[in-house]
Amino acid sequence: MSIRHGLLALLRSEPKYGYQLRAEFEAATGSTWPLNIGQVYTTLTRLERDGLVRATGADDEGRSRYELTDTGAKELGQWFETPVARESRPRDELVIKLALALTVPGIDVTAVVQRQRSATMRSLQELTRTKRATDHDDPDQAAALLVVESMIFSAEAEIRWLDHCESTIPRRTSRRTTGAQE
Amino acid sequence: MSIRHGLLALLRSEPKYGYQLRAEFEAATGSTWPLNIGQVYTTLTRLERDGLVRATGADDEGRSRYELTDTGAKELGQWFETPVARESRPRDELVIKLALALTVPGIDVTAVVQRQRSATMRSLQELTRTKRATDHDDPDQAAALLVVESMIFSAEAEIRWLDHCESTIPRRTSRRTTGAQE
DNA sequence: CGACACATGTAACACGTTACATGATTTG
DNA sequence: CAAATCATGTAACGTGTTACATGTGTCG
Repeated sequence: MSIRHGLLALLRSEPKYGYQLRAEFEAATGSTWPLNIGQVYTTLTRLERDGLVRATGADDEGRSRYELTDTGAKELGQWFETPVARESRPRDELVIKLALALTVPGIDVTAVVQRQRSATMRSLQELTRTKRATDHDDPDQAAALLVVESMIFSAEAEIRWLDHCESTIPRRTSRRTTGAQE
Repeated sequence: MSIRHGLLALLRSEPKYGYQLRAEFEAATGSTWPLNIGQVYTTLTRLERDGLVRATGADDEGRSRYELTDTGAKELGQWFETPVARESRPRDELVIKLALALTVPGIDVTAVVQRQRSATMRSLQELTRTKRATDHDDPDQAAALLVVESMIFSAEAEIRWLDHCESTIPRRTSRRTTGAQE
């Protein structure tokens, strides 16, 4: 539901049209999660269907804009007021992969961990480069900067977790791998 | 795609049936992400359609089991070999929320951050309780323990990020909020 | 017997993704 | 003029979620 609410948020100040919404969304997130233009339109259609936005006809240049309805404004307010619950987050593929690597017999868990660690380290370096390339004093880049920083924090946490896995796994699987072969 | 591959992984050792797959999936992840039984069947159907699994007829008690095909085994191998890329992960709703709170005028970003921080702190305590309740020496709980620990690492990272946001935001928004009121 | 867990399946719907079609405008 | 960009939309498909229907077995 991130995109639904994201579009609502961008419509808060004034009516906007499709391309503009995509541009502003990507500017805010620093193009970290590119937003397909097709989805902007389908989402706008669904938001209109649900009574959260309303088409305001075309502007001077013939672009069709949408504005928040009262219901939409209320919904947006609730979004900002309500914290994101941990249970509502999508399944983490990496965590599931490692949990199952540990569960099903005959998988070289350590190898999986090490490959992931290398990949995440590379991502982390790339993220650091992106952060350095961001102007820390430009208010227009403030949001994008926060996004990069969040990715950095979470990549660092992932590496810490992977290290923790690597150090505790050999002990835990000893009983299973002894006597079983790939 | 986590569930698709998760089911493939569980089928690696021997043919299994729907309810069994759900039970083992939830055991592996410590019921962190409950798996709807309906989805097990739809996913199995789709996996069969794609040639990754094959129905092996009913077992002694009449339960219909599925087994990996060669294609499925190959696909599973690739899953374990390939690290999870950062770009392939779903959009993080919290990050988008804060980025947009900072972008659109008139939102009290600090309040959003503080509410989220409280909620995440509570989750963290709950997670710690769950971890304490887990037997650290039981191999059957090893995977579930790793899952809880990953949630803890990521909740901690989230709090660190939120603190970082709170300390840097006032500076960044000063130009915008001055003169604008909610 | 009645309630409950086990077991399989289907139908409807949500969101997200991609590809395609179409036209206007801008720019080299 | 041709190509690229802007702009709107649609169609088809994927996974994931929920609710429902149906039947079997078990236990109090």
